[in-house]
Amino acid sequence: MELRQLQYTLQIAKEKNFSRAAQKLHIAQPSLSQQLAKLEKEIGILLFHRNTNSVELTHAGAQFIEKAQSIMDLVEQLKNEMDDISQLRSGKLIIGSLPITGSHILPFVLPVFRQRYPEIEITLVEETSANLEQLTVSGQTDISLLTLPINEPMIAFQEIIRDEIMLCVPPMHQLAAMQAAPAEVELRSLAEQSFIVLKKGQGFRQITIDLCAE
Amino acid sequence: MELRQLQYTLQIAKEKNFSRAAQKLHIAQPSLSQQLAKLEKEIGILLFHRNTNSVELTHAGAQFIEKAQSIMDLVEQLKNEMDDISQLRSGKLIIGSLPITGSHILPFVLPVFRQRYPEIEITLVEETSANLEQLTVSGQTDISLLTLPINEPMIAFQEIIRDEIMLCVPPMHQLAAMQAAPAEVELRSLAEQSFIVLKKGQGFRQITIDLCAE
DNA sequence: CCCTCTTACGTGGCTCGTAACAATA
DNA sequence: TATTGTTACGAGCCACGTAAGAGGG
Repeated sequence: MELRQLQYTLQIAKEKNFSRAAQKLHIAQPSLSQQLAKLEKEIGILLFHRNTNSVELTHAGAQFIEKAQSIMDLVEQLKNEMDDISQLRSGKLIIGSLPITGSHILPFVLPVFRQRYPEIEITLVEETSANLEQLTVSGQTDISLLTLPINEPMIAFQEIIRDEIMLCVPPMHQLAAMQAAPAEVELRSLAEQSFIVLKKGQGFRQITIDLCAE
Repeated sequence: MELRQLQYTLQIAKEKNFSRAAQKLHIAQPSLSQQLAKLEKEIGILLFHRNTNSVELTHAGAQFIEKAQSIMDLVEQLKNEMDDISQLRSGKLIIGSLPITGSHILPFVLPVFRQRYPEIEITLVEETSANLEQLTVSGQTDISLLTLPINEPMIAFQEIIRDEIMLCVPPMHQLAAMQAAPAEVELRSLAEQSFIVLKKGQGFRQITIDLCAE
């Protein structure tokens, strides 16, 4: 039993006439007869009474087209669904991000995206840079927003924004005097200072350490 | 899109392994790859992520098999239904009968039939012999129980019972005396009697008239 | 005689299998 | 090297079209 045969049978039932049904289906009329005959042989029962000038559903035929129609409807739904997904009108996107990015950048981006693709379901995963790299490589996130540098060679990346790193000190600090005339601070001049750094696995910690290693 | 492809896809999703799925489907593994590739090309989206040692559904694939399963289930139902009908386990039977047959013969037959084929729906049409002939020829009844002779040449028939025709008279009637020693009555001796005959179109009227025509 | 569906038969396309290949553990 | 999925290619089957047949008004 093939979908083609269901479709043909439905068309015959609709037209009650093989020739017209064949025209609608864009096939030759004998081919239609053949396919129906084959189907009837397969299921072992006549679907239509054919008299010279009338084509009528048998009882079995009436039962048949009822289910056949449901099947064809479902197939149609399935095709449309796949179409939506393949044209990115619906789907699922898993975005990995740093907690800070998640709260500073995504709130501006996601609403726009949602409006444009309302059928796409978005899942947000917040992790450290190091973990995000692993999640992205293993496919557990579709894309991730993280900080350079990236160690994992499998990852393709593109720079989005470049940020200045600022040095902050309390008002009493010896460097606070510079605030009146801001200028670049020689890293070397901070060599003796103590810093609070981020936890291991967070990108900014590495950046900080790399900078100070000089 | 073909039912075969749905079935193949479902099997792959079940096994998460092309080779095993191909075995279950009794086809060669490359044929399975081919069909899936063809399907994916048709709908324009990948249904499975294939890594060297894992086969996993994509989001689209998961949506796909859900509907595909419903479709295959419906197809299975359809087949079973047709099977039932073709094996006469279910269906519809329109029986034509004379009112008298309907009340004397069918009450003995139908209960037995119903028990044997509970899924067959029976419709009873009571009509005169002449009308039943027409209904049967035009297919409005599947079979009819009526009285011979049958005028319509298209009808195939089989004799079921043969009945004696009795002559009844009131107690005072001149022929009532014969009741003591019943014997055949010469039709000729009734020539002068008057009869009440049935309406036109009823078989027994014709029989009576034919007999008396001699 | 025209219109209907069926039967007969040859052709092209499609699914299948075998074989060779590629990738990974 | 064993096991996985993919690519290549030839063979048989099947749906199709054309042509001829058959049954009814």
